[in-house]
Amino acid sequence: MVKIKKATIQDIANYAEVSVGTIDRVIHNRGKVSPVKKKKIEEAIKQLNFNPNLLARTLALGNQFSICTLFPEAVSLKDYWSFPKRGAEQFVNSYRDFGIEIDAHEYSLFDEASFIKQSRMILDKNPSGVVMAPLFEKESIAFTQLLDERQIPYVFIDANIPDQNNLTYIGPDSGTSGYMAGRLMNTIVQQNEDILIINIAKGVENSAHVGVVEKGFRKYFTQENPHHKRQIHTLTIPSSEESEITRELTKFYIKNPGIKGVFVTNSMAHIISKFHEAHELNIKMVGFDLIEENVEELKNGGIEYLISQSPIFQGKRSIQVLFDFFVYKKEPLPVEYVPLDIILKENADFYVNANS
Amino acid sequence: MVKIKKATIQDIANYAEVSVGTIDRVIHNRGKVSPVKKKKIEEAIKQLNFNPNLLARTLALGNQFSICTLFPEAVSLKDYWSFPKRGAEQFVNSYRDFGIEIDAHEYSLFDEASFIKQSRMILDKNPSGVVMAPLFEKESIAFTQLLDERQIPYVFIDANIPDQNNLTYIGPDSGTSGYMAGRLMNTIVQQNEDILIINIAKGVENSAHVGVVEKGFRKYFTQENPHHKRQIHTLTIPSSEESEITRELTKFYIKNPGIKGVFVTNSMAHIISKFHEAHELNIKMVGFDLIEENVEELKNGGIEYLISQSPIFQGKRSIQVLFDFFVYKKEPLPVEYVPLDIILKENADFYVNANS
DNA sequence: TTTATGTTTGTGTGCGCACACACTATTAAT
DNA sequence: ATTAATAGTGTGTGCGCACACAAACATAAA
Repeated sequence: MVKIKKATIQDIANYAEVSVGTIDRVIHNRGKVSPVKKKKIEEAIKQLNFNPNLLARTLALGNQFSICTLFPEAVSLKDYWSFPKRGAEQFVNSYRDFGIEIDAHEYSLFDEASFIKQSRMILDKNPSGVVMAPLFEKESIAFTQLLDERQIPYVFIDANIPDQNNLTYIGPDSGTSGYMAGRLMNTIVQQNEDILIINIAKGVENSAHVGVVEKGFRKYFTQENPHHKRQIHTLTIPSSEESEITRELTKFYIKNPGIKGVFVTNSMAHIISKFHEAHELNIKMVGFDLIEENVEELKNGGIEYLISQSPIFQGKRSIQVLFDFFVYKKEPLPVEYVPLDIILKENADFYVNANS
Repeated sequence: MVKIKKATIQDIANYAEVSVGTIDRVIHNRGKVSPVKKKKIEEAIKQLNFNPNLLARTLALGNQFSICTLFPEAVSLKDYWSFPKRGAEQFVNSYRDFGIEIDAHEYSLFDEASFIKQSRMILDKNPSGVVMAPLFEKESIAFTQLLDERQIPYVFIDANIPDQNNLTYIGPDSGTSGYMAGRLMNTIVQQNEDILIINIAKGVENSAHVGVVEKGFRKYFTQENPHHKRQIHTLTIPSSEESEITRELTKFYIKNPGIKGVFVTNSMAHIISKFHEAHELNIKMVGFDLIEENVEELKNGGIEYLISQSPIFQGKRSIQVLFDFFVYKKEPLPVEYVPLDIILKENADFYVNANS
């Protein structure tokens, strides 16, 4: 096979009849080059289709990029937030020799103070860039202001906050994900059967994201049938403790016995599903995220559909965007929506083992 | 931020009190090293957590890998096979400086001779590795035997042939994809309504793949309801010409007026969908692949579900596997199934623009 | 002892690039 | 006319590694 040798700066130098030093000046336009030679060199670069060898460049420069991540905590590999983390690590493993390293920070979804504490620690480390999941809006905005001051670029994943100076947002289109959940729900409950939306989180009022999801869900039903008579309830449970959830759920179902479908707006669907089984309730469910407990419920029929928002990809891509920004000076798009995967019993395994 | 400097061979040399040449001999075990020093060096490598810098190594070695692809032809960017091709190109673009290059070859799905011709051309080029979609089984096996003789590693994508010496298969689990199509079909047609499976391809008997898909589809219905009374027909059309398809379809529908659901086993669902519209037939459809024409039909309601088998990812991953095999000597798994994406009107756009 | 034959170890060069530095030609200021 | 400043150019070194080669040392044969 014919090997195509790529042109090097030396080739350019020969072609343009100058030395490599001058080539270097033109490439990095550090001035002091006569217009004649400059034109000649630019011509040569075009003619020989020169592209600097990134390996050699990286090796010569020897600079390092440190990126801090700030995600909700992932106690075990089963937790949702272990996936973005894994994605980020994947990228770094492939590009370690390019001088990237990440430093993972975690906060509790039920403790705003932990977010503040971790964000301070990140600032102390003065990283080259930051990737964060801004699930506490107020605290996140305070943090981004400090990052702006120090000119540290940052990327949002999983949830977006508008009007910030984030380099980009990488994550789901929240409205559409809710809408899609509505459509899927519609294939499994009958006309006029009642539906329940469940939010499990502290301080939902501090998160626009959850509201948008619910709105999308409701939109499907009104759009599909503007005069539908079915009831769509909402229940918010400000705790992830099973006892608390059980209490709230029991209370609600006694008051509203007609519920036939439940949509859970985060990855906690499995808890509700187990409650249904324990109480022999025949209620169909749609939930989010391909975590192990949810897959289990999917397989035993407690959950009908899961919507996955490419969590590994989000993590991987967020680091990649920063890398491209640092190395190639590439400006990303302000928003990059990720695929919303619909998961059934049948295709769950393909996603569990997939890396993208 | 504290920058962690990676250990270099020079560091190892200092630590073990030998020269870098000796380190080199140990790393590549090219022998002739006294046991004493060898142990000392291995100790040093462990202590300093040494990993060779891949950039420097690649730069120093300067070797090139050429990979030939052999896919069905993609006339335009809308064609299915433009996606794997694009995926392969994507990978090469990211890793060009590592010395990879690809040489794309295409054959016609309706002409076995073109496959043979292209495979000969590939052999003449003596590539480092080959990625192929072995859709003509007989001809593919003949080709792989020649590749085996020359010890050129090859990867299958999109369709698998068992008992070959391919490095790996990257593509869908055909049986499951059919089964999933069955399940989706079941959510859109009523009990006891008749269903039609359509194969559009020449020489289906020369492709085990299609048979497996159909079997999976049928399996869903017998498994769900062993004694169902609905009819599931199969229609094979050995041409992709619209006139031919129209004729066959008309003939069939006149004979079998009760059909309410159609499953197309390849990416040609859009053609059938247009036929239905033109003849005002209210028939629900499930098809494969997120090509532009299918998406159009999806959006106007002619197709209900599309199943996508990560075509870009297949292309990207196949090159990556060969790359890892050449550079890191990493042996891949014999089979790597890709995610089967379920596409609705709502999430189609996210996939169309996604790269994985 | 000398020479031949291994065995083990160190040195030098280049991969393609970035960057510090040295050098020459030109022009402006003294 | 001499010095000083400056625009324009070339050279040398190092990034971390692979590999060819030279050197040092040991041992066996003549």
